[in-house]
Amino acid sequence: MRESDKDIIRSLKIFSDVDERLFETLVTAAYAQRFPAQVDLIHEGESADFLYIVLEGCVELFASSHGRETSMAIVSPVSTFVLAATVKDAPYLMSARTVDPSKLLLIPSQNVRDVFDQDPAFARAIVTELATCYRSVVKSMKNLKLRTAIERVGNYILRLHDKSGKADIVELPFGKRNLASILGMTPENLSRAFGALQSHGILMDGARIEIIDRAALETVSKPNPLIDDFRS
Amino acid sequence: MRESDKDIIRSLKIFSDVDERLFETLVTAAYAQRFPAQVDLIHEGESADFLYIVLEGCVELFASSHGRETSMAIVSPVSTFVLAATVKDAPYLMSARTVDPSKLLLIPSQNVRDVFDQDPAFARAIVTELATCYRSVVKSMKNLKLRTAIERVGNYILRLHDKSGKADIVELPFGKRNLASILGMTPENLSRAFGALQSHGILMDGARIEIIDRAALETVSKPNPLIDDFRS
DNA sequence: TTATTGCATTGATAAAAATCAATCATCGGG
DNA sequence: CCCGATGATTGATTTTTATCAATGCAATAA
Repeated sequence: MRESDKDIIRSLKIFSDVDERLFETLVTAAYAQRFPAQVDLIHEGESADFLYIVLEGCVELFASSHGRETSMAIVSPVSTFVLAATVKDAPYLMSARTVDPSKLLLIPSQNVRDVFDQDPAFARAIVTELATCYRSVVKSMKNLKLRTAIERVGNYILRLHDKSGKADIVELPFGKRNLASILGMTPENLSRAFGALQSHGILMDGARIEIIDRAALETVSKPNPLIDDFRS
Repeated sequence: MRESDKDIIRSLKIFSDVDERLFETLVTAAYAQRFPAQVDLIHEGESADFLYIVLEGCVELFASSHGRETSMAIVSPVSTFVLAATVKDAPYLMSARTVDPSKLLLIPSQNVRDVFDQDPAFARAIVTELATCYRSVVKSMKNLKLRTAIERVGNYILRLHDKSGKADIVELPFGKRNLASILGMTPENLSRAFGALQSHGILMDGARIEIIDRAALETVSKPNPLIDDFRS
């Protein structure tokens, strides 16, 4: 582990208040590694040997059953994944692969559990991170169960618009195939949804979306902070 | 708080290893209360003043948006709900109401957070419980995204069969209306799914289901431990 | 440049699920 | 005992979504 990496890790919210000595044990056991795009990292069912933290790039969490596959989430910096499996020492419920070239931090699960028990600040950081993950899945589930495909797409665009600081033009951060799966629909249907939304305040141009009339987009999407707000 | 209640609470896994003095502060601040069936307990968007623990009965977690409503989960003894909101001191993402007459323990969120910071055993218990909740939502989401309506119903029956110790006849633990919403379909569709499954190893009789040919039911349901296993 | 490849789009069709409407139980109260 | 309410079922229909098939389009490598 390079010193520069160590400093970056130390500055992460999850480690910032950890006792110096315990931080050393974590960092010594951990390693930061770069991966190309589209590399399989873990497979559901495997035992949770490591906790992962995305430092750069982004990672897709997905799941399969009897030949079907679906994206569950895209993890971007700086967030963890497979934290629950690490905490419980249980098998992963999701597989993971890089979307873009990525830099990840891998910490052996046993060390995470050890330091959790010894350092209240770390325990607090871990439980907060896990609570954030939980709430994020709950929101995804509400999104899926309470909304139609078009509403999901509309709200996704609204969120992009918010994150961009209400720029006139926003860009999809990853391919439409992935996005469709995240939003619980087929690529064909996503395409049609984008098409349909063009009469409701947007203009599509490949991966770029011009927001022409946000109010119209909101009317059709019915945004709800208890589903869409990426804070809280 | 009655002494008998206190003993019951002390025996819960979440409290069993907590320091005696801190347990006292938690229990003093908490109160156990009985509620009739179909009583609203909390509403999404409210601030998380209490952590809830279901001691008896059962509670439905549900969510709404623009006039639609869906069940997210049924919580039965002994489990918590709204733990993530408590940890983060954030608004509830789900509403809750009793299904059956229920006995609940309410602990002020502030006390939960305080004791979390002071007692590693409690911290460990809380994070494990939260990890269990997280994994449970992930499994629900996989269930929804990877399976058809009939498969979801089939696997639900298989799980009931497992929990009953493979009894010949299993009984639905709550109304079909609730079940339909949990499984992400309309009551009408649930009815038809039950009907369709009768040619695949089951026999319906109101809320009772006779399991005639489990293998046939499995063939059509394609169970998957990483979705259905209620342990892990 | 031109193939090649992978993704995105579009149209036609099929399947799945929701909705609407009516009927049928079941259960508790008068 | 019947009555009314609630929930479940069934059938007909519409809507939504997925699937299948064909085409287009852009990036890449020969």
